[in-house]
This record gives sequence, C-alpha cells and structure tokens, in this order.
Amino acid sequence: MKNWKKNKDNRYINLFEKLYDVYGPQKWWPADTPFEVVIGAILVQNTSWKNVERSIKRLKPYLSHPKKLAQLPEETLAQLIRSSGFYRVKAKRISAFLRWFQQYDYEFDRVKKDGEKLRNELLEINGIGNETADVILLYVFHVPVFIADRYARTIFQRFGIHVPPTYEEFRKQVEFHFPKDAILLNEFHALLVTHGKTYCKKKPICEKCPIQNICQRRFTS
DNA sequence: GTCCTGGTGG
DNA sequence: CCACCTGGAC
Repeated sequence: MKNWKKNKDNRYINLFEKLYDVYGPQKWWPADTPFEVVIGAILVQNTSWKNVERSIKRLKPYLSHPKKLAQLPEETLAQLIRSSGFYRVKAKRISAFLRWFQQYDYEFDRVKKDGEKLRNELLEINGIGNETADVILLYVFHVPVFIADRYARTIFQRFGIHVPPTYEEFRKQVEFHFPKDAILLNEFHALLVTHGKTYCKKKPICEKCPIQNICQRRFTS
C-alpha cells in the first residue's frame, strides 16, 4: 500500500479532500432502509430530490415491507409517486425491480454475488441503468464503485480533468485513480452531488464557489 | 434524437 | 412565462 499512488493522478483524491474540507461528511444515502435506497434511486432519475421526498413519505408504510409494495396495483403505485414525475414509467421500473427482488424473498442478505455479476444482473432489470445500478451496488451492497453521474462529469470537466465520453469509461478511469474503498466512494459521490447542486450547476456560480481557487474553469471562462 | 412528467425556482 | 431536475429505453 506504500506505493499506492504510483501511476495515479492525485487530482481526484485532492478534489475529494477539498470538497470534504468544505462540506464535511454527508452521511449518505438519505434513507432509513436499504430498500428505501433502491426506491429513491429509481425515483430520482432525472428528477430533483425535493420532488422525490414527497413520494418517499407517501410510500413510507410500504418501505419496511417490500412485499406489501409488490402487492399494490401498479396504477396505485403510480399515483403514490406522482410528485416524482415520469410516474408511470417509474412505477413500471419499481415493479420490475420488485419482481427481481422476489426471487431473493425480498432480502438483500440473500443476494450473494461478486460486484461485477450483481451489476450485470441489476442492469438486466428494465429501468435500472448504469447510474441506478451503481447507486444500488454502492449504497446497498457497499461494493466500491464510482457513480459517474452528470454532476461528476460536469464538475470534473470544469475542474480540468479529461472525461471520457461513455459512462463506463468514465467510471473506470475514476476507479483507477481513486482509492477502491466503498466508504470513500460513498462520500465522494455525495460530495459531488452537494457541490453540483449548490455551485457547479448547469449555470455555475463560480464567483461564490468555495473551490474556485483550485478549479481550472476560472482561466477558461 | 425523442419520450416520459410533476414540482420548483427563476 | 420558461428551464431544469443525481436517467433510461427505444
């Protein structure tokens, strides 16, 4: 471990440390149970978390018992999650996940596979794509993966790090240069989302940005 | 590229 | 009024 940093680009860990200094520990994912993580991950697809919170509240009685949620008619489920937008497709996606989950008796502990196998299995579920699969892997199963979402892409690009075009290439690049540690990757994603929501938005607020002194963007525009 | 969609903030 | 939101399928 002494030479861990060999061939590594230390800008990734430096950025992490800077964000951690600024925002502190994020204590993610915001959910009471692992099942709630999955539901939140599906509901938040292309949607602001604020709109997801209401849906989560309405679903609360079912979230401690996935089986009960599985018994709901899909239309009823759709109405419960209306506030999250795309509610019909998302109801289908939750149903698809529940069908997969049923073969494990709705127990995450019964899902015993290595990360790559589990990842492929999750990706086969209709409505679970790269990002949602990685959220589940990291925040439910504690598999050390980097969630290569839009915030990460935007922040890294502005920061001055070259970002590959595809999700997978991007994910693997970060995983090469950053410690393969689920706790650190957990915190990294959370910090990137917080930073992205607060300053590094589509229209960034660079003047007030707490990391502007180490960001390349101040030179380009 | 287009569709899916309500809620929030500008 | 409009633009955008921690995507994914087709």
